[in-house]
Amino acid sequence: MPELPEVETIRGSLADLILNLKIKHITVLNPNTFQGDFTKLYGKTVQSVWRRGKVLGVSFGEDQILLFHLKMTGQLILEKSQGAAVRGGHPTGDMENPMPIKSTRVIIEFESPFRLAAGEAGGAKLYFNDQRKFGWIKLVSSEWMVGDSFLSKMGPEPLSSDFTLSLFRNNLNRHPQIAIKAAILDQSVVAGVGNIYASEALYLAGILPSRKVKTLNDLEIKKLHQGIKTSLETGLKYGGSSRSHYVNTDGGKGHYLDYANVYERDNLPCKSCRTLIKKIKISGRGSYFCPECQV
DNA sequence: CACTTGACCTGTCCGC
DNA sequence: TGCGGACAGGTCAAGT
Repeated sequence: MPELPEVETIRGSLADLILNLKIKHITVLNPNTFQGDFTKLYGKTVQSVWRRGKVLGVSFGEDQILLFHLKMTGQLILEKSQGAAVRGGHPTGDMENPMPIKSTRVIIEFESPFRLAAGEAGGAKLYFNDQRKFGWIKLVSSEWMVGDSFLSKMGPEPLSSDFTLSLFRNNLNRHPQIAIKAAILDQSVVAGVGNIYASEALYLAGILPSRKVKTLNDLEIKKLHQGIKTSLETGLKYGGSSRSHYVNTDGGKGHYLDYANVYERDNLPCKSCRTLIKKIKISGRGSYFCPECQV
């Protein structure tokens, strides 16, 4: 999925546009994508749009919260004008193709159109597209949120003050025997880091992704703590990364991968030392590193 | 208990 | 071209 910077980019643009709008109708094209009775949301007003890790939350009054997880290929695309095409948004690059498309799983329609920038006609529909159907939307209560939910077990937000060095160290030490790359992908260690930013953060910290957690010294953990923050902040700055599917709510792509140091750069020279970047598999996921700069 | 692998889906790309 | 296999931003459940 989109990782933290991608979800945060979506959250930012969505919040401006759907705040205080009322839900008119929801169409569920793929039943497994939506968990809960969506008709309960009809007539309800959007009160806030927030993010926790890679999960996007939309809160309504009266204890209703809608959670979105985009997993690998999920997209949230705003309609630009009534019944017409949005700019972009099609995973194959067909910019003229109107929504819904083949991979559209859920359509959320609001009672009034989005307030877009001057000169742009806003539609009232939000499209949840997801080619691989791993993503989901679920309707939960605030009681569920504080209970035994996965959200309550999630680690600290890496770009907040909660993400202290000592908390990071303590969370890492719960899994001393696993590869450090796998550890920072664990959402209970730190929230929102995915496969792209994990590789990038380890590069910035100069640490091989295959190292076992217990072999890291205090300085290395400190560098990694900083590397996670820096890679995510850089991702946010460039509107996220688009490997193939990620697009923002306008259907536009993120440009972080143009600036990435190692991700999907195997057999290309390291930007620092010109050694060729290598790719290996760690717990089933592609991992990229510079064999010279990372030890 | 700690850790790793397979499964969930669909589509694309690469080698033969 | 066609076909099979590997692979893809994530996370669980089931396996070792």
